[in-house]
Amino acid sequence: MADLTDLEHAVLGVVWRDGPCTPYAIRRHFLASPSPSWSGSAGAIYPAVRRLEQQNFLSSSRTKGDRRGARCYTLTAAGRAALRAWLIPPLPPAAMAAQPDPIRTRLFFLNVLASTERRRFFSEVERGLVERLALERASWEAARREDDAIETLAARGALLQTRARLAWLREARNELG
Amino acid sequence: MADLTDLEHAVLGVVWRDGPCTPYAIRRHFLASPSPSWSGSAGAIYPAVRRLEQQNFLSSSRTKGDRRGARCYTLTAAGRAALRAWLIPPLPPAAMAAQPDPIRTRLFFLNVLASTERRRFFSEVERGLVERLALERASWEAARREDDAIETLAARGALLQTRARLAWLREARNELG
DNA sequence: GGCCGCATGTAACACGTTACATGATTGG
DNA sequence: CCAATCATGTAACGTGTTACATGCGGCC
Repeated sequence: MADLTDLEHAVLGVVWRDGPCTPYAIRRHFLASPSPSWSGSAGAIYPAVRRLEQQNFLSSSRTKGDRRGARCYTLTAAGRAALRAWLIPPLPPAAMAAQPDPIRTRLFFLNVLASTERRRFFSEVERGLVERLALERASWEAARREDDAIETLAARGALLQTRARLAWLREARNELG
Repeated sequence: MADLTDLEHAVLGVVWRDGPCTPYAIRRHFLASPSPSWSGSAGAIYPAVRRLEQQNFLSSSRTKGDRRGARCYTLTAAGRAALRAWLIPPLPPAAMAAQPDPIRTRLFFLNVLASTERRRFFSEVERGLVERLALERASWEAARREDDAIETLAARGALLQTRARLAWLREARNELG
């Protein structure tokens, strides 16, 4: 009855959305995600699915006509309840708090670099973020064209995050540059 | 000669900044951080410090007059080089990419909730983020008053991130609400 | 029939977390 | 002087990662 991780909850969510499905179908969802929180590695998904079945959040039946005995997973009532509980506020404080940012982490120690190098740091990272921004804008617009409301919003979230990081980086450059 | 983690690099950074110091002094830095990427748990710091010493990025000497034989750690030339290499572009792609966001992750599955519950989700999460924003603005201003340029910028980064999340959440509410 | 990609796993590993153990120091 | 806190670790654990192994199916 241990608490589920976000990955496990997301697996429940995928099974909820894509109906009864095989572990690989779940994997593909993570593998295809344009803003991935997880790699979707087999070593994460298959064990997660098994844990969820053991805790009765998923139930499985053999896929008919599959010699390998591949299993098809369905969300149980308990699984649905767990998924809902994950979504219903209050969210855990860690979910609300500012998330770690590798660039911010680095900034703490930027003074190890000489001022020339620091300037280079700012311009290179800025360049990288601008590039990212373009990619994210593209995948946002792609999702929009496909009328996928959820995917559009997710992409939009990533886009706004990157935009904020870029704005922040520029402030930092003006401050320290 | 394995690649160092971000935590290990940050440890090098702390030793660089705070001069020769004990593991506990390093720990305190992480424990006190207002926007923590790591808990600063002993079980993370002490092993990291040992690994860094074994790889010759840190060197230690006994603290004089300490009966426990507590060790004082100094950055070696190799350690300084590793720290610089971590900071000098190009940064790894994962550092530039959009970072995971637990709220965004949840949004993917928001349709499990009925529309009343969805509205409640948006208003509660919005309330939470507004609260966070106030906290972060406060700690930003505190850092500013103390004239700590780096801490100010870090706090500013967290602030802008939360602001972006909030703006995004409101867009999402208008879209799905 | 042979090859290649799909699908289903498993194994070893790394790293950070919580919880625990223990000695030193300090405050009341 | 006793308790609480500081300081230094260690142990067990969970979870996700990469890399590997293997069997099936379709294609040429």
